[in-house]
Amino acid sequence: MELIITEKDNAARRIADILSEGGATTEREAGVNVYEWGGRRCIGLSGHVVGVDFPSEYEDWRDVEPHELVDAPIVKTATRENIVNVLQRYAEDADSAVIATDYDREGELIGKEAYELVRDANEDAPIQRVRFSSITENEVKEAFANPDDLDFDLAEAGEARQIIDLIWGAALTRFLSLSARQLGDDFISVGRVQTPTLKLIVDKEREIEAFDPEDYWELFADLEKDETEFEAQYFYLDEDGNEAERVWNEDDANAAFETLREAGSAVVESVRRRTRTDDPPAPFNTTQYIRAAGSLGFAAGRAMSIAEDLYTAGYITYPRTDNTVYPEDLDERELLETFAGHFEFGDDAASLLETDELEPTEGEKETTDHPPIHPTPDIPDKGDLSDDEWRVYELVVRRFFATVADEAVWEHLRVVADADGESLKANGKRLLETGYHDVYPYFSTDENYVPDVEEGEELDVLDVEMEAKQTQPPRRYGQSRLIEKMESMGIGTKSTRHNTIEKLYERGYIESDPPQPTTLAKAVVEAAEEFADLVVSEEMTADLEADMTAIAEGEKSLDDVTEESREVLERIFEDLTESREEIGDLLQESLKADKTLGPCPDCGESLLVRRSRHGSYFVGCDGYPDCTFTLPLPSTGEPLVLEETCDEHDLHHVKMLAGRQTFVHGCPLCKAEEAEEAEEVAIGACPECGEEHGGELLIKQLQTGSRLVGCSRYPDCDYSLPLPRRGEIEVTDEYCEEHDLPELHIHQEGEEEPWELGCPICNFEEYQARQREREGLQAIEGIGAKTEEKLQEAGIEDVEALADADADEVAEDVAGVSADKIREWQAKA
DNA sequence: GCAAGGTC
Repeated sequence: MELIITEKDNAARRIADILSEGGATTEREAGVNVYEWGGRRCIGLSGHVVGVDFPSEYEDWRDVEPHELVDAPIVKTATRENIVNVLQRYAEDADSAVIATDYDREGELIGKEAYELVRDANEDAPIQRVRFSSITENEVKEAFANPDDLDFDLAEAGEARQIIDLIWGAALTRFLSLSARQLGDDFISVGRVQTPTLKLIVDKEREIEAFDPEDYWELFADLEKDETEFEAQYFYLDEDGNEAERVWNEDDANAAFETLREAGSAVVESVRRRTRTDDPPAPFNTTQYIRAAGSLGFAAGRAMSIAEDLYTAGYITYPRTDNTVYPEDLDERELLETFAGHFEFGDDAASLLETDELEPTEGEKETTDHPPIHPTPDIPDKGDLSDDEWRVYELVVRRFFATVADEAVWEHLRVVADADGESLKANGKRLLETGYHDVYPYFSTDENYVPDVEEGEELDVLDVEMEAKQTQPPRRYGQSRLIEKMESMGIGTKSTRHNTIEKLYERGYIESDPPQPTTLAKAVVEAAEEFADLVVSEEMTADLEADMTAIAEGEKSLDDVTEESREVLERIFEDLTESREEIGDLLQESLKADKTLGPCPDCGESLLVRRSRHGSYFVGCDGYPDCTFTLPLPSTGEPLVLEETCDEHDLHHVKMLAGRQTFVHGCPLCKAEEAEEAEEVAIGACPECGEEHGGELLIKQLQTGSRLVGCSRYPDCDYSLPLPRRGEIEVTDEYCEEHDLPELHIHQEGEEEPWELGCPICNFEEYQARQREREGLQAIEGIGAKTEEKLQEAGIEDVEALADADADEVAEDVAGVSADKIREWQAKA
């Protein structure tokens, strides 16, 4: 038997399909698919199935001085035991093995990991390596006909990176966390990729903070020819002879304004007409895909997760790629033909097919890893996808269309006119040839009309306006701009950049979108800049890349490179250890700043967001125990202190982060006061104790900001019904016959029609019914409608059944779901 | 409970 090992199950399945001409059988073992046909077996890994770590005696952060990690031994352990076990079991009785992992550096390392696992189980079987950059019949057959050897030097280059990242990341992370006494969930992390990324955000914020706005004025006028008006802007030539529109002096602006207004007409001085070609965009690599999806409103992580789903379902190619050049064996015409006749894309495909020769665009980067992202011939029905998935799928299809479409052509018309010595210019643009815009409607094709005029012609000047403006601070990085910037700096990879940004959110370093740094983030970057400059700069990656190339080319050894890196870090630790307290104080102060709301109304010290022993959050005074002032916070979510403050109490507003239920709580003191002042309106008898004890239902507002219908005999009777947090509650004259309670209307800000909530008991019962419905499997995050269906086919009907099931067994029954994933869901259930 | 890199 020959054992073929790929990087992922999806690749294993497709390779088995190609080599077996569709005749492979599939068996599932411990959650791993094993494809088998005539003398061959194929198994897919899940990326790295082993990882580097320190031995267990280095586990406890408090027992080990962080600098001891610099020279600590490093061990490789299985991170995906089930896959390792299945692989080794089949390796035992294999006659030979072929490594068919991805064709890039990380793929070579994953290949070496597989090599060692196979060798460990089988001393003799020859092990070879095949390389192909797209899983197509030709490439795969060609590769298997000409197998090669594993490139151990290239794999060791990857290992050097693993070791250096672990040592630097772990040692510095533990040092900062320990010096600030932040252990547990709230540790303070540092790393070769995350910290330079954070510095990008912090540096931008520093620019914004240091920005000093300047006043300037701009002047506009409408020009008129034959009763057609068009807009023109005033300009002048600055000292360097360059055209300028901004006037930096108010007197000058006023003078120009007066001249223009009194002129009444202007004489055309010059007319320039130019055509400009507008080339269709290059094929999608990961970064450009994220950017395009970003302009549709998808955050980077969401865009990747949707693309991964579309890939797993077989509708688009692998979404993690650096390549922007279609491989030679992609037949663009054939692919277009599969879209001809399609209800949505058919007309566009047909129009593109009219061209005799399709010439796809090419981007700058051509790599061997995977093809650029494009649709496959397997086209989904609209009903197979969610709305978001469809929008992303359409984007990928249309991008592919655009890359084989014609260029567009614009005509630019520029008119300059003189009004009593002052200049006005008008820039018109018109789309002459729509080209690729017909099939790719995501770019603006707005035109700006300027009529045909001739030199010497006199135009009326109407409606002169002067606008006072200010220079604006630089814009923050949005997620996709950040990812583009990371790519240009060479940090992170196509597969990890979006995760790095998510990590920064999780670690409390950034908030909001576009991301803004917290005080803690500024302190971490500051500390790193002062003591470990290398880890906060892109140079660390650049140096590492150079060393990795040297290892790959046999010029340096893995040990040379890691030893050198250890020495650099050793020296950094000499400085760090000396300044341990200073760094700890800086970090602690900034952590406090991120939790500070403002002055305590009782004693004037600071109010802080704190956590009780039971894990719930509240607002307490820094002067505790001398001052015992407290305010409650809502019970759902994690509090985040916002920039915005309350005019009345000078306290920062609080936002509660709770996934989809995230909401702004506002000033906690205002909320508490509102609750005090709120009138409790009686609406009827309490159904629990009304008859016996005369309990009445009241509309109540709590200090946490939540509102409810509760019994007047609380706490003796705790009957309650929830009410929405926002909006004015109106008690109407209409009554629910069943419960003898008034119907409620909620008037929300900005909404004309009130929300007719109805009788609060009926409303609550409906809500509970919906909850029960949702308690189906889809109530678990990560389970979509299709997966729920598959699970139910396998006999897992509800959350309870899933929780009780054997993960490995379920994984065997349900295609495309691993046992690990099921265990993850079980934990959530 | 640390990193970054694969993949789900």
